[in-house]
Amino acid sequence: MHKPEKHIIPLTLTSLKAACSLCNLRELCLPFGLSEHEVDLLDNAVGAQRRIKRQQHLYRAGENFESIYAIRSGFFKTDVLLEDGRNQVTGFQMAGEILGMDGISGEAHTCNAVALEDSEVCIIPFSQLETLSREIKTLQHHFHKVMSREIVRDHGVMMLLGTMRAEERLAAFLLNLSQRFTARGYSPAEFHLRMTRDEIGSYLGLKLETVSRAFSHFQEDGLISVQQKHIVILDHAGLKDLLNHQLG
Amino acid sequence: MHKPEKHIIPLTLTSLKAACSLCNLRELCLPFGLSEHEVDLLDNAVGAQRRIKRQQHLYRAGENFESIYAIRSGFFKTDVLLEDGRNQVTGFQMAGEILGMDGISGEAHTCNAVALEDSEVCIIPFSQLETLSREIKTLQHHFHKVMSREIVRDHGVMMLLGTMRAEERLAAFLLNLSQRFTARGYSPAEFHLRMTRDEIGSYLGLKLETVSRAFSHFQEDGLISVQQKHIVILDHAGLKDLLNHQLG
DNA sequence: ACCGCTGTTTGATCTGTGTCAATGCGTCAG
DNA sequence: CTGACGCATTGACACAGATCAAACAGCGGT
Repeated sequence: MHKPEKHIIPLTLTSLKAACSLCNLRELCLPFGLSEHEVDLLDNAVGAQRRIKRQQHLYRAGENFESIYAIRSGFFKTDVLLEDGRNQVTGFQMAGEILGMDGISGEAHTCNAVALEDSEVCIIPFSQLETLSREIKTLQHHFHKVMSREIVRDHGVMMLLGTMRAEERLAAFLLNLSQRFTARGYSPAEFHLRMTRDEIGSYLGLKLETVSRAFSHFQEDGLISVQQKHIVILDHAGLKDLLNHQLG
Repeated sequence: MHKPEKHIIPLTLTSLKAACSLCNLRELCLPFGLSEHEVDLLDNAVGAQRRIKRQQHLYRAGENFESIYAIRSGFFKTDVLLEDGRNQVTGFQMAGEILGMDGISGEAHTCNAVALEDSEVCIIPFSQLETLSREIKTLQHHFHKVMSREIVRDHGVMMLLGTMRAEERLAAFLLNLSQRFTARGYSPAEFHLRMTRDEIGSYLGLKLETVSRAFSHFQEDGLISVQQKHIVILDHAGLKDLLNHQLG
């Protein structure tokens, strides 16, 4: 066992059984579509929860893969590192989203997952998830959908990196965040960025200065209001226009 | 049923039962790691094969998702289209690789798959694959690995698009092709590109002129020899240096 | 309240890649 | 054999975004 056991909070039997059933992320997370009985079975498979403090790693590239993680609360980034030191943020994840699926293919994680604010995750031992998937058709199918969604998301990012210009990328990024916050019951127009300009830039394939300038430009045009990490989207449609209206 | 039935070749019982068991791609494709008996079960699930002529679509974005496809022979590209007409190649696939997993998440395909040369695929109805996965643990796990590998591959492309310069991207591209041809028993150093400069450029987030110039430059430096689509890698290590030695 | 650190903004300049344009090569049809 | 078409190469120039640099804001610690 190389896994450090610190930060793992074993649950009492009661809270364990209640984990998924009582979670308000049911509709976003793995239990989606399961019957009450099936959620109970999943509850038993979910071993424990773990708290990750801001700037701490949930896992690192190269570490042994054993579990995937469902984010219960908080905010993460994942990044990959090249031998020469260059690294790139591959995604930002929020409550209800699943982390760690990159590790399935090679029995080791291929990227780092870092908490951008104090967070909590549910640990889902992967072998148990597979066992349960063989018994619960709905869970099996839903898990496949989750993995597939990750592939589709990645294609979107590839599109963004491959064909879009700096301000289009940032507009796409803001709209995507807005949409995901909305799905979680937060304001679609006003939110707090958990990541730095540098991390946004890394994700979007831009330098931090370019990100900063694009923010300022959006603000001048009345599309958004920025104050450091506090964002208000003033003109949702205007941002969308920036994306598609590129042709004429 | 919206699926056009043309181009589907129903197999005789004998060839059907023999499909995976006799296929020389077993070790690269879905049957990897299965026992003889399990491969027989998979054979029964694989419904039919289909021939796709050069430039024809295997599926299109928006089409109903029913099956994934294992490439038996040939070469494909997948691409996504934005509303404004911009499109991007998201990958090139060769024998033994699986196509169509993007469709699982939303019950419809999210990209186009086009044959770049006359090709043959095995049609794997997805619901049957899920049924079989519930019975064969090895198959289930291997399928999860295949999906995960796709996610990891996508991260690699994101890295490439986000942090690498034109010539690094092309070097990475050539080395990746070389490695995949090698795994299939072809020459690691000499191969025929199935795609145009424009398609390479689209995949790498570059314009075709930039791709062409990078090829010429590699040739001047004695790293490769190019004649249209015929490539010979003369200095494998030199190409690798281009990738990592970026730092100093 | 002040210091020091980290992250952000803004400006000036540089450069890699895109854009536009012309030419060249190969293949297929007639 | 010849013309036409698709694809590739090469050159000249433009520009988006990178790089370098300086100043500034916010925040935690003492």
